[in-house]
Amino acid sequence: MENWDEIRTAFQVARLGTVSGAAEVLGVHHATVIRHIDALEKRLGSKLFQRHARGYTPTEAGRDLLAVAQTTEEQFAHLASRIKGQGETVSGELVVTSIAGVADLLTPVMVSFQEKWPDVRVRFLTDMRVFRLDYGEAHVAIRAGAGPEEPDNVVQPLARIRAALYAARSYVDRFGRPGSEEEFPGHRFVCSDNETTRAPFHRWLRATVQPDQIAYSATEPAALEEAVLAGAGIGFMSVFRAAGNPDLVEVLPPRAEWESPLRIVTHVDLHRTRKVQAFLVHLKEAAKEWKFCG
Amino acid sequence: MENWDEIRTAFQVARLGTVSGAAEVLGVHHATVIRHIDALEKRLGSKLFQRHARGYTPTEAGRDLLAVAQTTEEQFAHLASRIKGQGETVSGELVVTSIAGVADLLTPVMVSFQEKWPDVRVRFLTDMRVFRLDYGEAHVAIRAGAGPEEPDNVVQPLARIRAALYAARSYVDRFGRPGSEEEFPGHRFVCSDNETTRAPFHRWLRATVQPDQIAYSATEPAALEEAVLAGAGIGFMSVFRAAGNPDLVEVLPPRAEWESPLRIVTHVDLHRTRKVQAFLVHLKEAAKEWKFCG
DNA sequence: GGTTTTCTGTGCATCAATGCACAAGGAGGC
DNA sequence: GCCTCCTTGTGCATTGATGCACAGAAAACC
Repeated sequence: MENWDEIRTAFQVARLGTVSGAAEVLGVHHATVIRHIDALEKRLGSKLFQRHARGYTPTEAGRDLLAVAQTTEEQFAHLASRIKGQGETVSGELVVTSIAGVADLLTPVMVSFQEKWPDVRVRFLTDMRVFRLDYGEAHVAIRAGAGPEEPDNVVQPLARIRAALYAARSYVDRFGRPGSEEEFPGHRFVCSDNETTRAPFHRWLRATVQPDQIAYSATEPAALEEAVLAGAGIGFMSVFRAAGNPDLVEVLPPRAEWESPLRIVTHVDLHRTRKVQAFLVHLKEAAKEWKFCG
Repeated sequence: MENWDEIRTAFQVARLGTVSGAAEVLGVHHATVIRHIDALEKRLGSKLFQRHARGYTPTEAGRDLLAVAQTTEEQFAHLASRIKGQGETVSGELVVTSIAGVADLLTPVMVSFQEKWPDVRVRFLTDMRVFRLDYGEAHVAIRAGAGPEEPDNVVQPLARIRAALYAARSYVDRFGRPGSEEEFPGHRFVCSDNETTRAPFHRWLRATVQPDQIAYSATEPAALEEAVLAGAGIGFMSVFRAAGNPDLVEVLPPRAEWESPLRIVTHVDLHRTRKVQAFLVHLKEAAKEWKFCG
């Protein structure tokens, strides 16, 4: 049953009873309609219509086709209105991805977004691998640093994550708290194991302290935070994660050079939709309220 | 939502994930597939797919289309198999039409046909107006006499209905029973009111008796039979209707010149189908068993 | 890292589907 | 009974869709 257009033509003929009427509705010449019917009947091997001077009367097979195509047309009409509408409505899925480090910053934003637009189902994906927007894996990605500029992606700055040097209270009790960089010698530090990390504070730390002062390193950011909290050494944490934790002591206050920019990345095709725009507005509005951000 | 073929193309792309794969399945060039998708998206005003080097990933709208078109394809496949099969199977409706006069001759034939092919729903239509086969009003028509030869209709002789002159016993008791045509003067007759009737016995009667001898006339054949039974006069009846009726007395035995031929008429398009052929075979077989027919 | 494969995308030539004009035939109205 | 309108049906010209060839890019594989 290839060639769905011929079925649509036959449907209109069965519905209206005449070739001429179907041709007018379909916006084609009546000769085209006749040829479609002839081709369809030839392929099916049985007559769909009784031809006579007043028009075409559907046979039993033609009435069967009429019923099936009727529902098909309705289904397609509903589909079209759904698709046409969904670019302009805020509903359906919204897939957001980000690095795990800012998950607790974003979660309340997305919860309130979902409350504001109840028709939206929010999916928040965090994973080690970078989700690819051009594969349609997510509508919006929250990325850190100045990553590669891919074409077809529109990038907007969101906020600057402020970071500071912290130590666990247990560490301070054992080794003291250096008041400034001059007092770093003899202290132990926690740093990313990835030499090519783009995080500016980790690059600063590697450049500032001796390699043997890095007592603990890990690839996973969450593991680094755990290490600092466990007293393994002095390490960087984002201010918003450290704030309000009584077990942490601030060693050095945040500096502008340690800040890492947070970018919003969307695919150009999806960027224009109302759903994505609504989320971007909501996200930027929420980011203004973020404390601990530059 | 015009152009169902483009929906079918988009369906295959959504199903397979690549333009090339869809093109192969559809048996067209991949450029055609791309153009179909582009046209469909442009008309819908929103993207159905995310394009990338590995293929096309359906968006939410594309997945919606996939689901709708999936069921459509299945529906069309079922439709096609039904239509292809129904020309070769004996099932569905069988619409038979005839003059009312032979209804009680045909009814047992059609009942046994329905018992032989339980999937067939028989519709037996009798009406004053002649049903038109070329309008698809019936599959098979049983007609009397040598009616107009319409093109596209295949005509086959079925049987010859024998007719004889009868009178009600009540009539004979009052007026006697003429032994031959010579004794007709003084008797009363029942005849069709239609001067142009094609029934040969009515033409014979009008030519044989005086006009004022026709005491009762009617257009409806059934009314004529009722009149004869009620004793209004001597009249023609088909042998099969009169037989076994103790209230009727045969006035003159059947003659060949009074016989009217019964024809089977079918439309040429439907004549070839197994369903109609099966009925024709069944009908002719039953007609062989008909007594009282020439 | 280089090579191969696979996929998309586009300009150009071709072909088939479409539109047009006209014929024929039946139905309905005056 | 004649005329008119509406319908189907077909040969021919045209246009629009299709196929082809090639480019380019990304992924996979050795």
